[in-house]
Amino acid sequence: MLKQETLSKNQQIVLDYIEKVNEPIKAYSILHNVQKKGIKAPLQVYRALDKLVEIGKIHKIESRNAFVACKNSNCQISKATAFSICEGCEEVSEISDSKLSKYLKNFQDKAGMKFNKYNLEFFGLCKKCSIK
Amino acid sequence: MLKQETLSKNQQIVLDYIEKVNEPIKAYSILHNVQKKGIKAPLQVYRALDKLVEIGKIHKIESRNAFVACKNSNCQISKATAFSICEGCEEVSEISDSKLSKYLKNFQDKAGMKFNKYNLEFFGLCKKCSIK
DNA sequence: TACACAATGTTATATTATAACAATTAACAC
DNA sequence: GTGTTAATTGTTATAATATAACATTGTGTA
Repeated sequence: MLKQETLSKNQQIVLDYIEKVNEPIKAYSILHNVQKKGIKAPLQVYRALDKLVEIGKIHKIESRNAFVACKNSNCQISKATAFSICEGCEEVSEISDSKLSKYLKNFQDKAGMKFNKYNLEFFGLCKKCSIK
Repeated sequence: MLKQETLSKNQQIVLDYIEKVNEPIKAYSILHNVQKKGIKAPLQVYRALDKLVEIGKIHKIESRNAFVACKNSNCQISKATAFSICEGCEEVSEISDSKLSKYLKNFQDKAGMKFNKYNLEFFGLCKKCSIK
């Protein structure tokens, strides 16, 4: 079978919601908010999330167990992700910096292990929160 | 009170075990293995883990919900962590690369947000697993 | 001693995620 | 269209990870 071109029903419902809220959101929060669309069980959400992460439409913020839509329209497969996270207001932004991504993509560890994926999370205080 | 110099009883028990196994280990696995030492409840483990992470004795591998002892003896506070993770055998190594850490410590995002901490996880296949 | 704070012990519960299995749907070869 | 295969769905139950709340005990120091 050819690679899937279109999203399935549940995948589309979950993606639509994540894109609408436009900030990291947790799986069970997604579940509560898409029940009116007919999604009833956690697994239906988690299965859609797995696929959406796999094809790069969304990313998982590992330190927060939350999911966010990918902003880089060209990021078809989520192999290289970087985020800034404000520890005050929990605002998360995807970092899109070609020098950084180039540097990390080419990084070689001392054992010569070849990497095909990375995830980087920066923590700090955003401008608003650093004034408070 | 002055800053704590020594670990408390539970903190020491948990740290001893994590250092002994010498690979990432999950909280409930720690619990099972230290019950003979008198630790009975998840919270006792999680409280010790929180403190040990805070003072940099251990790190959390976010993508695996696992904890590992810090190998950098000078890493008093865990503000800057990088790991390589083999997706085949799940072997995890802490990366200690001064160029990488310098680069990331000084990274400034476009919004000018100042970071005080980061965590980087690389994924790939280790030598053994890439042969298979 | 008395104070403040860190750490402990304990029960219960919240949150995040997957197992197992049956049924249905979609893409493709023929 | 028919048969085949894989993807997706639906459903119930349960596993795995983590925290809330509150009472108690220990430790350093004024």
